[in-house]
Amino acid sequence: MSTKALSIRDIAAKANVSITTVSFILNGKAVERNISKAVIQRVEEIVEADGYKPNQIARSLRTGNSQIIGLIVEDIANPFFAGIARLLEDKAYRKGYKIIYSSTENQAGKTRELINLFKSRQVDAYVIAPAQGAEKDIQSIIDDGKPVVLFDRFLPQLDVSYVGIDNYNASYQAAQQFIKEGRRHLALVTVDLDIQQIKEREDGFNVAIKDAGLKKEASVVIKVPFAHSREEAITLLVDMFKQAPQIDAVLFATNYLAISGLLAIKETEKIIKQDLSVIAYDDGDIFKLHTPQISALAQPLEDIAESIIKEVFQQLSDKSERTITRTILPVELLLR
Amino acid sequence: MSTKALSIRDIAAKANVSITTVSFILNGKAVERNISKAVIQRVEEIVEADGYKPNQIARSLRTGNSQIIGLIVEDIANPFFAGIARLLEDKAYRKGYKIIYSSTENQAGKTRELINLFKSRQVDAYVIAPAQGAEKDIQSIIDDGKPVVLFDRFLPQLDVSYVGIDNYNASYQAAQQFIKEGRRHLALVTVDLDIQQIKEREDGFNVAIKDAGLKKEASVVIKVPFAHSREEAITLLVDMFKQAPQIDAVLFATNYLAISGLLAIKETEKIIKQDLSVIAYDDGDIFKLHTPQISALAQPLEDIAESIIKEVFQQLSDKSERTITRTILPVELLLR
DNA sequence: TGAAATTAGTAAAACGTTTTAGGAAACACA
DNA sequence: TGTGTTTCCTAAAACGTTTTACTAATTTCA
Repeated sequence: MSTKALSIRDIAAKANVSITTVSFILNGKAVERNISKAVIQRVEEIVEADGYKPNQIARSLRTGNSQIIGLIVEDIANPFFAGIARLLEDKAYRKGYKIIYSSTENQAGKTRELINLFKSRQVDAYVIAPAQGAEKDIQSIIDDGKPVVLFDRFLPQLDVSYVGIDNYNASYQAAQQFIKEGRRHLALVTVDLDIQQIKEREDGFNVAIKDAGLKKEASVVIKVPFAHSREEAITLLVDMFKQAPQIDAVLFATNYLAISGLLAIKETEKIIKQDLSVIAYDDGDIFKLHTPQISALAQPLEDIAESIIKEVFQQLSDKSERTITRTILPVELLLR
Repeated sequence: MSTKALSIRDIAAKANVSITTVSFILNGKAVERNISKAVIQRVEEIVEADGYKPNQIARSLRTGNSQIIGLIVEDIANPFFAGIARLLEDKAYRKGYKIIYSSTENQAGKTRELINLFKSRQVDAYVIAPAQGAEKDIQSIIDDGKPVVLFDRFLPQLDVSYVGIDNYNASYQAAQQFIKEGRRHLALVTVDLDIQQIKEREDGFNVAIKDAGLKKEASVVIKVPFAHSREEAITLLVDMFKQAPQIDAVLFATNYLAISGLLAIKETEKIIKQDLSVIAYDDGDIFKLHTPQISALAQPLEDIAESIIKEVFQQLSDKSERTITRTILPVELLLR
């Protein structure tokens, strides 16, 4: 019960060498440090047989690295973030890194706390879908020289790498599609967050309408308060349909708004495809399974995760020069 | 750029006291150690003003605790696990703990690696939805005296705390419901994993059928291979409906099987509610939004998370005596 | 042959904390 | 006045690594 873990000291004693030697062997510096074949083999055998694993905490204290990547998102239970988390975890794991994550609920205060917490854990790199207002805290980790990659949401004030999608074009395409289908009274249901990404989603929508020569009054943009519960959102959207019955197409700017929206539509007499075209941001089983199926602007999860991890490891390996990259990935409009 | 973080030494120097004193103050042992009010205040002011945060790594090395809880699940992107993760994160955070997680893909080998990794990071407690075959590795952390709570899946060989749901009764209820609706040809779509929980789901189903006096041949149990892709699962299920067209009720034993199943049903002529009753394990928006809505056996996520965290902290505080608890929570059959 | 170079290893400091063991000064009391 | 006792604080060890700076023995080669 509770037997103390082996330390490098135990291995050294057993092999009759110094701990320095063991450390060199364990860290692949054996040849470089001219350790004899015999000693290398002896030590490796003991390590293997006893199942010795170096204490990462001690290693971190000494080296300053933790082999941990901090992931900060709005809500890990959101399928988009959960999906990204899973992909990142996988890719990071292959390089010997682990993920430690936290949800911010989009609060700058919580973000600050988390960053401090991660700092004190000597996290090696940060992947963040940032809340507005977290600029200073993020800047502080950049100043610490740690790799930082933002994704999903961009903070224009910061000189930092970013991986995102082409929100503007995605919305533009969606609106264009509505118009092609003969819809003339378009609605955008979005959230009242002051986030670049959300603004782009609105801009693309508006410009497409303008470019098509539609009257501005014909379209409507509804901003659902971020903090609203699902029920409140539904009520608000049902009201929208009541007050603007002419609406014949709706673009939902986030996956959770789409879900509230579809539930709201169920409460109206509107029949999707017949009375109403619908497109949702972020694809998911839920849209594929819906009757009728819902068209979606699918974010390329795999590409996003891959770009993030590539950038993280690029920065991790190239400590010297700090180059930043901005990766904007295309969104696919899945028509259903 | 890259200014070194403050250490307790810096604070001590600035306050003109020893680092011991600073440490005592920081750890709330000031009164107990008779530190004067004046010194306490001076130190606290400096700490506050300079924004000093103790290095958790050093603290961990010295104390052997990390304030980290390790979460090991099959797949963090599965909404059930993502939901639990989020709730645990929240509850742990309030007590100053963080979560570090990993997905096992239900492989014992990966589980072992992860446990070793977590060990070397001196994780304070483990929350695990275990894969079969991981018994030895889990036993080893129990032997280390670390708190361990299993959930979702139970390993009968281990003497360890567990939080789960009443799978047997849930399935029993579901089958009973089918029969009450006049269905006579029931199917259970489950997975070919050798997991206690999965077996219970099957047993409840079978016993309900027997208790109702239905002929055994009338019902069917399909086991979808775990490693199958979504597409393969769908093909398999479409085949099932072809070969056993008399089936008039289906219980899906996991949320992802239900999704495959619903997609499969779309490919047949079957009309849900009319030709076919459907119940799925694990509730989700997807079932609420489906047309028609799908009845579900809703796991009480909040209760599960609460029970897990309560047990973790109970064990964490009461290092001395190792008592184990088995919490079985009821499942709610949501009829839609 | 003797100096230089190479080989094979080690001792000890350092990372930033917590904690044990103790010490000096002030006070209490007989 | 001397002796406990209390108050306030500190020195130093320890946690388990990595890494720098060394040494002793052997080999090379002019």
